[in-house]
Amino acid sequence: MAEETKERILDAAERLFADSGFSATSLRDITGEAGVNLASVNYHFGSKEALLSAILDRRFRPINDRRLAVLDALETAAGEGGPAVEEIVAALVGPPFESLAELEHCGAKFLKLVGQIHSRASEEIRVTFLRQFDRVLARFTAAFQRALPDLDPDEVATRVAFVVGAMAHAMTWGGQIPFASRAARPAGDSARLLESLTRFAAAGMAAPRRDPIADPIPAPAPAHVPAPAAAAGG
Amino acid sequence: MAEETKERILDAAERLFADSGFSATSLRDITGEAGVNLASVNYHFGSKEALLSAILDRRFRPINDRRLAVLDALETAAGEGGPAVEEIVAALVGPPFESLAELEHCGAKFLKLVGQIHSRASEEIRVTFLRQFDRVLARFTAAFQRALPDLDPDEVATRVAFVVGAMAHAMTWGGQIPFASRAARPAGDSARLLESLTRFAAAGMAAPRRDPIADPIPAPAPAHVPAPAAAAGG
DNA sequence: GTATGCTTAAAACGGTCGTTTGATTTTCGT
DNA sequence: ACGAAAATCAAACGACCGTTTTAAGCATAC
Repeated sequence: MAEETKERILDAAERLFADSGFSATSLRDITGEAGVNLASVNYHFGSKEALLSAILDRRFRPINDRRLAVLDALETAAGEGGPAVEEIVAALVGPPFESLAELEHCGAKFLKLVGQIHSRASEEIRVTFLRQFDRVLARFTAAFQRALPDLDPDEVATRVAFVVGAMAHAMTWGGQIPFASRAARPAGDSARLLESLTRFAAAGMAAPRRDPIADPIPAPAPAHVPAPAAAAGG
Repeated sequence: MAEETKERILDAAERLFADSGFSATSLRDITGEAGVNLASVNYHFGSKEALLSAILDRRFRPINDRRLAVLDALETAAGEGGPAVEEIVAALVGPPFESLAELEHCGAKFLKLVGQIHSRASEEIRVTFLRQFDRVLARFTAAFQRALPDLDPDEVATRVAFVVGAMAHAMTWGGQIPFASRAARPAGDSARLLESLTRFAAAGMAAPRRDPIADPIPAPAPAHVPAPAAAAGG
């Protein structure tokens, strides 16, 4: 019965951490929700922080493995020029949403927790957690840089950060701005959300350069593009 | 000396909340950092949560006022068709970065806190905080929907959520993916970050529709655009 | 049957939390 | 200069925290 207790703790903690945050959730909340003894957490995981690491590890390892596998397949299939921007985007943002679909109810809570980790995490957790995330983002950043040779590599890296931010926010809020007046979107249309995110991120990644003197790509909607700083400062 | 004490508490709490999060920061941390008595917080603000509300209110009111003022000016100047997408984006994401530039050191911490609030906040805080944010996002969403008449209004709202997510992430991490191996980007090039974000968000907002049968806008970089789900699932 | 290793149970540990109290000091209009 | 109001202070409150301890179940191997 050891494994069952461990998984009950992991499931309950995942849900509670996602809802209330790490610091605000007590071990008594977790063990009460899981229906196990308080001391079980320290027995099975060692500490509260180690429990969080176990939660992140359990879900993220297959997601990151899948991301890299998809990117590998894309690069193999694409040949010399490398895969297209939207393909790379899909390989980056797709796997977490697949997990959502697979795990359904419990997975959704994890995605919310992930969104939190991206924005706030103790230094210790961040190092532990981001170690395997590092190589994933490094590879994807390189792939984007190859697919967008006209852009400054730093600019590409910055845009990758925007994609991660949009993804994290979508995970946390399900693609819905947290209007106080609007109810949460019903779960289940994560496929549509994923498609919207992919399209948004691909267009953002492929946006024209900062100083498009010889802009090869016409801006789609706006007839004229004013300097952003001037527009904001006016 | 009442005002000085209040501001010292606000400044210290803003910084500590941004660094460690709300729950993980104790009032003793705050009053110790501010050099004031422990009871001062409850005397001046009533409670720890009310202190957080005061922090958010102090910085966000002018930011949101400015956002709406800029949008008003844009709509007045643009006339019938309404302002362009990139102009609206700049009006939305510009003011927070202006505050960063004005406040310099203390402002940066606030932006980090803002990024956190977007992803994790207690229910009570969220309602208090988002009440004035509501009307801002409602107006900007409407402006975007007018500027993008070909898109489904729900799709526009979803993309606005992506923009907010990218902005929040940029605020939290300064536009840098939190690579464990890479040092934080030196502050000061927030203008460049703002321009990158504006360009990225404008392109993402103006991305082609989800089902572009008669796609009027050719996808810029990729020669062929596979179905995202298929690419991620392969 | 008894010993052994793994898991659960109940209770308590020291510590820190947000908050409150009551006395004291400072401020300021008069 | 004086008295009321505002602000600060040290100290303590009860509650809850993560963790530890100690004892009890409960299989399996001898």
